[in-house]
This record gives sequence, structure tokens and C-alpha cells, in this order.
Amino acid sequence: MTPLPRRFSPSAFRKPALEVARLLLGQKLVREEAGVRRAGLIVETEAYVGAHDLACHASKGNTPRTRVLFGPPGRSYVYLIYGMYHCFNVVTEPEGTAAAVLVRGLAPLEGIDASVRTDGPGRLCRALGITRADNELDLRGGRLYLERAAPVRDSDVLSGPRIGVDYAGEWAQKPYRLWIKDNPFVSRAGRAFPERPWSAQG
DNA sequence: TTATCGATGGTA
DNA sequence: ACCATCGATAAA
Repeated sequence: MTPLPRRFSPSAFRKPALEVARLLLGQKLVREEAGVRRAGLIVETEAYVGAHDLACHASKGNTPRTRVLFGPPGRSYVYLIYGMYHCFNVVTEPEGTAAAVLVRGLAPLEGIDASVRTDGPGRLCRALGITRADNELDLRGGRLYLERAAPVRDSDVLSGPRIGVDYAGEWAQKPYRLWIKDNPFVSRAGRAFPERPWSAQG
């Protein structure tokens, strides 16, 4: 038996963002720069399901910033938020369809000091050194990539509304935020909101 | 513990 | 003007 490839192929991401958001839970995000390797397990994600999703940046159209969302799956979408922080996404769906998964929480694995927090989309980018220079990267290789790691059971996955998208009307209420139950590296921002088991999600 | 507020700059 | 955030500070 040959071992399963640890890298994901782009076809793993050529599917609806909600499926990819589920797939990414328990997988490993790795950053290598100047011979330094930093990595963590993904414990919290959010799906931005397409241009019709008013919370998705692609709903503003194909612009210099959002063009990567309309491109092929399996690439990074990194943007600056509030002038100070970065958010890391994985582009999903076939080329021409714009969707992505935001990574919101990491459990530190390698090369991250214990005093550095990795819960929250801005903090995890800071911890790994992800910036806009990492936008539009093919996540199979190079200095930023995903690896197969720890499978997560459906019974350990919860879902709830996405954080910070109140402007998106009814889209703000959809349970497109997923996280690993009881994991300490899940941001606490969504705690006051209703949550439901992934198994009830369908 | 929760609530509020300012920092800071790309984007449209 | 807005923003897929964070950290400091205040109040309780």
C-alpha cells in the first residue's frame, strides 16, 4: 500500500465552500520561510459560498482584490482587514465560480511559541507570518500549503453563524461557521450565537 | 466577566 | 465610508 498523499490536489477544493470548510477541519496548515517551518491544525473555518452570498467579497464583483476568488480552486486568498491584520482563505469551486473558506482558528503544532495566540483569523496569520505577499499562491507547494492530518468525526463538528458579517442580511444568519467541538483554539467570538451539530446540517 | 472604542490602510 | 479584527480599558 502506498501512503495517502499528504498534499491536497486542486480537485479537493473544486467543490462547494461548505464542503471544503468541513474538509479542512483537522487538516494542517504549513508555512515555510527562510528555513523556518511553522504549522498548526485547522480547528475553525467559515464558508463564503459564492457571488450570490452577500457576505462573500465576490458579491462585489470581479475586482483586482477579488479576482483570485474567480480563479482556479486550491489557491490562497489573503487580504488586509482593518488596515492591520490579514485573513487567510482557501479558494474553492471551479474557475469562474467565486467562493472561499476563511480559516479562523489553529491549534499550534510546530514552530509557534506558546505565548503566541493562534485563535482568530488575524492572529493566526500573524503567528504564521502570512501577509498579502502570500495571496494567490497554489496551496500544493512552495512556502504555504495544506497537508492531510487528523480526521475529525462529524459528531465533533458544530456550526453557527459567521462572525462579523451583520451587513449581509439573511446571509449573516446561515450556519456557515464550522468548528471542532470543545477545541480551545476556537475563537470565542461566536459563543453567544446559536449552534448546531454538523450532522444536522446535511 | 462583558462592553466599548480606537488603531490603521486598502478598497470601491 | 466601509471593513470576514484585535487589544486595551472600563465597568460591574
